Amino acid sequence: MYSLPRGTQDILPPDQPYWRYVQEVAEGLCRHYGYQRIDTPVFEETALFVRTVGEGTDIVDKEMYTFQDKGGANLTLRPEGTAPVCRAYIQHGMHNLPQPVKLYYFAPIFRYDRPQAGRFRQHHQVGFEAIGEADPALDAEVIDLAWRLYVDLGLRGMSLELNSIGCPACRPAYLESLVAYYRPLAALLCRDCQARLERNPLRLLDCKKEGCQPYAGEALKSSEHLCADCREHFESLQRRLARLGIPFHLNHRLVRGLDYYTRTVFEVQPQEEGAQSTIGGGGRYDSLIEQLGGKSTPAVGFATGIERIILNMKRQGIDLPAQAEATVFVSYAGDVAREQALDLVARLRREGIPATSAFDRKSLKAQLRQADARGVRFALILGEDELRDGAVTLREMEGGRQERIEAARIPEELRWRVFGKS
RNA sequence: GUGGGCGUCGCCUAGCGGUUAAGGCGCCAGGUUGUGGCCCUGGAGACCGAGGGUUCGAAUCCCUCCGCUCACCCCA
Repeated sequence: MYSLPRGTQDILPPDQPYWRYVQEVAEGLCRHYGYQRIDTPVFEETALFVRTVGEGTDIVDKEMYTFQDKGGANLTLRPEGTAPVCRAYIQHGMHNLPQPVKLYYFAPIFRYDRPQAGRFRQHHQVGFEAIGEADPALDAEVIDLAWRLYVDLGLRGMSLELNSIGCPACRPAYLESLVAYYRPLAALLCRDCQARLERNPLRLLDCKKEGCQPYAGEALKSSEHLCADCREHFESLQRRLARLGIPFHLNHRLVRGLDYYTRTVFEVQPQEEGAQSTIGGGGRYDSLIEQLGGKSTPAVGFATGIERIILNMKRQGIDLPAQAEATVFVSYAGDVAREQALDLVARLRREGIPATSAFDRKSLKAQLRQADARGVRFALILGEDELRDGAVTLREMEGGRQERIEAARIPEELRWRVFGKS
């Protein structure tokens, strides 16, 4: 027997309403905010991710599904959504469109990780990117959209963590002083942090190890070592968020796991206990497009994990809007009636009325049992009596009232009953 | 990559050295002639994760592997 690959999951019918709901709400909101849908391939050239996400990040170093195709091309299953969108922006000359170009996507994401609660090797993100505008009001818009998404989905207790990690003008100096601060402490740090000190000092700040925490807490804050432009940007963003009424926590230890971020970084975290502390995250990436060979173009974006959204919705007991299926079950008694019943099902479907039937030569009892199990509201019964009279019996399952209806009037009668209109 | 927990019908669970491996849910069928839900009866469905061992005898004890799961790491 085969079972699905580790870290993947089947989304079975009972769970589909959650997915549909999240996608509907997200899609509606994105459009409401003026974002347009984009879909990019499931795999891209490996270099696209290595160059943007960054060597030294976990994603690139150990989590990518990389392979060679039969032509020798080096490809990687998309481990994140932003780089492909930027690639598409450049490739299709979107800088000729009115700026900023605002795009959203739903995409499967692949990372070779050990699976655990809320973490998979294939998961799905809804994300949005606004490319071609540096104004902090755009950062605020993206954050507003992200925040609104959780609110509209009914999630409660979310917290918005916000930080600025500076730009190429001010970050190097900050990193230098950060390293200078940490260097004397090196012997006291965990192994990972000792490596971070050399490879990616910013990440020293979000080490979760108890031994390292105090140092991170005391460390210099990037947001206090910003250049004038970055400081103004950050302050302006905070003012904008305040005007939007979006509550945020300044978190100077927030850095993100991808190298391309500049200035604004943010994460949304659920209050609930559990290992997965992030439900969505994003930030500004003003150097990314240029790094990919486009002309210098500022941008900001956000992505959130659909599985984690659904996980939190379930934890919080959020009910979905009921979606009753209006299906009519056509049952029959006898072989002649069976032929007629199957014809009737086809006719109803053509008339726009959802209809099903049993397929086998089942007893009427078995058919009605099936109708009941499927939770249909109406059953039609077609037997010799009905055939003789050119009619069918319409049975309302709840309550069990039934009446004869002239065959010719069936569609209109059902339309009226099922959909409440004629 | 590192730890902890767990693997018995589709799902949940009992059995913990000798049972035809049990029960509940679900599924299928029947309970008079063409009628669901409740109830009753019957049926299908498990070589007890896999492979080794110990033993007269193993789902039950031991070992190895595999899988799932939670946590670390990292992230969505």
